[in-house]
Amino acid sequence: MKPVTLDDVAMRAGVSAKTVSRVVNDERSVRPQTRQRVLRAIEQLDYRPNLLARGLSGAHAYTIGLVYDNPNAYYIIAMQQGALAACDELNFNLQIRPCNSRSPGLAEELRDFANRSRLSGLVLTTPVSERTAALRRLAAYRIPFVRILSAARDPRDGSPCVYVDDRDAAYAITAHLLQLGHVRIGFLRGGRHHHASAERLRGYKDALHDYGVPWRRELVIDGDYVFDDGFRGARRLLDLAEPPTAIFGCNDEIAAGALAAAQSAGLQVPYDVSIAGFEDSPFSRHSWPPLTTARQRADIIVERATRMLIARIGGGEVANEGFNPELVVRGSTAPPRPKSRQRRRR
Amino acid sequence: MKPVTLDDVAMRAGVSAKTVSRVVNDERSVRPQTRQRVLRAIEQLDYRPNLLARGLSGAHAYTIGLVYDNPNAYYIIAMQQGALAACDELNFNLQIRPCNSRSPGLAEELRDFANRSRLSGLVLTTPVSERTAALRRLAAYRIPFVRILSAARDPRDGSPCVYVDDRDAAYAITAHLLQLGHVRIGFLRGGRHHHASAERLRGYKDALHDYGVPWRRELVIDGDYVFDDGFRGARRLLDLAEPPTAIFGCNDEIAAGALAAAQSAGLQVPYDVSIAGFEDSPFSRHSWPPLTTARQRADIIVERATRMLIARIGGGEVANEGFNPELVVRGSTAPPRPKSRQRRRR
DNA sequence: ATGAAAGCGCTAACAG
DNA sequence: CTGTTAGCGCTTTCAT
Repeated sequence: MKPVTLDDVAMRAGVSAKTVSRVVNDERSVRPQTRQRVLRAIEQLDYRPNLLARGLSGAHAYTIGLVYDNPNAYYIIAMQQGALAACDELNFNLQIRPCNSRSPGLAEELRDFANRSRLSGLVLTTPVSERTAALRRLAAYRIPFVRILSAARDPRDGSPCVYVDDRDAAYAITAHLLQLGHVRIGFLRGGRHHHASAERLRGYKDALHDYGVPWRRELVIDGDYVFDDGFRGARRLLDLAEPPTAIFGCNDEIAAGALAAAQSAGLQVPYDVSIAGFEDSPFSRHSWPPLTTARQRADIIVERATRMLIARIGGGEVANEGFNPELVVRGSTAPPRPKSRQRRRR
Repeated sequence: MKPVTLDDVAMRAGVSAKTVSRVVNDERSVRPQTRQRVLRAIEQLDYRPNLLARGLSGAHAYTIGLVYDNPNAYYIIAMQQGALAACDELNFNLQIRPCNSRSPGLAEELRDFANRSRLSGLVLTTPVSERTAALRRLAAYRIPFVRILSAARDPRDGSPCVYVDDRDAAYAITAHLLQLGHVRIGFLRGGRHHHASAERLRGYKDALHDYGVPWRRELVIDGDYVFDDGFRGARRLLDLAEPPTAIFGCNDEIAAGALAAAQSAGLQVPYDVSIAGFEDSPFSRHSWPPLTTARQRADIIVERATRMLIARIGGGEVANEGFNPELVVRGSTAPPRPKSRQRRRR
């Protein structure tokens, strides 16, 4: 009825509890023979360690916290999957933690979250990972964490991280559009409090610059990472006296909104206007036409960060690691129509 | 540096640890005056209970497990939100648990999951909640749980649940299409191991029957709850000698696939063909045209189930509760074209 | 209404 | 290599 305990196993195997603990935790200082005996007892009794007890007495609870502030369901699920994959393999538990990255008490909130369950450490995703003041406090509380952030290269600031080169990917998308022959390319920017938004804008501008196309203020529209802002932003672009022939949305949801705006205006994508997104979320595959985008494996990125965190807790030194989203060309982008055949919005 | 403990508070307030514990757990056998003193000490010291310790010594860990087997990111996030809302308010913790509902060892897997962290109980979502044999075993292990299931009415089988009337909602959608004048209505069925699929099919058939329209086998197509099956299924329907004028997808993802299929075939929705989904996921709002669907508040449903579970753990009696998804009419459905003006697929 | 003692199941820090 | 002794921070007895 009652779960089997370590003592039960110890008794059965004729050893001390500590020895069983050693076997369970895979410490090497156990004679193979003894280990076998214990292993057998564990199997026979179908013993499962009680994680609470282990966490209470040990230095940490073999549990990592995944912290996010993101409205994008696919993104969150992908991150959770990555974290779970790493945790399952390394025998850690996962606690999820949605939060408001702009809350003034962020650091204390996270500290409490970590302390209440004696978490081993936190994986901080964007944009939580970008609140530097809060992170400093968090570090002062001695809470281990690994950040995931948007940067072109290793920040080497002494704090472990996984960095994703959004600028480069945005450059690739913009270059793709330029190579197709587009010159007027609209940019629907994502939320200001995501550093990724700035990085992606930088990639866009850099590409334009390299191709000798001056960037125009009226083609860059502010907004958030939501469908409606994509819709509205695209409407504004398409209403311009000289509308862009291509639109780059800062993520797939924005791009989906832009796609809807184009379609609602009676335009055909990609013939009348090309649209590109960013992220490779199901959105991009599940629209018609499917969206050209930048593939960003949030699951793999978070899995990597989780492994880094766990390695770090184990006392290992771990090097930061970079990821590059890759361009995925799909049906929503094509060369612009020749001027003569340009079709007006209805 | 080190988190404040109950003993620290006790010392500060000049009472015993047990008294502090009483205050924290809101037991009434404490003199108001003493309680105030303790409360003040807690505040001054910024005390946060250690959940591990509490869970280890108490009967359960004030943690509920949310169990699901679902590929739909929006749905999962909505469920997590609901569970988190209830947990936050009632001071419980949440553990998430994706699993394979068809695994033979499901009951034991869940038992171990519960025991390892001394979970207070489990919220079982569909289709896990429909594996009756496994649930019987789980009950025998004395793991408390609340099920969420697809049923037209309270099963009254002694096991607490929240039930959702999918049949009724599917009936409403089908009736809506019939009222618009559609007679040939295609049905894209979802996965066989979801009871909801059968319920929704039943609603479809019941509505047809009530409107005096015989159901036709060739208009009902099997598939899973994924975009691609929606796309393929819709293609098959549209390729029929006499294609349907409306298509009802068993969820929004299927419907989004159908929408893409229609568009890829050069058809205009809703003028050439109407499409309806089920679930009111962002998919349905973020497509063009937006999808007519049945609003299903997974967050509220799961929040309710979580509250029921917690109440039950506290020893309360709780009545089962039913939910009815409601019809949401949007741009993807309209009356069929008059025969004469019917447009052929390109 | 409050407190003292005895654990919950495990691991840390030492012995041997 | 293995065992012993103390706790981890809280809640449960059971007293008072």
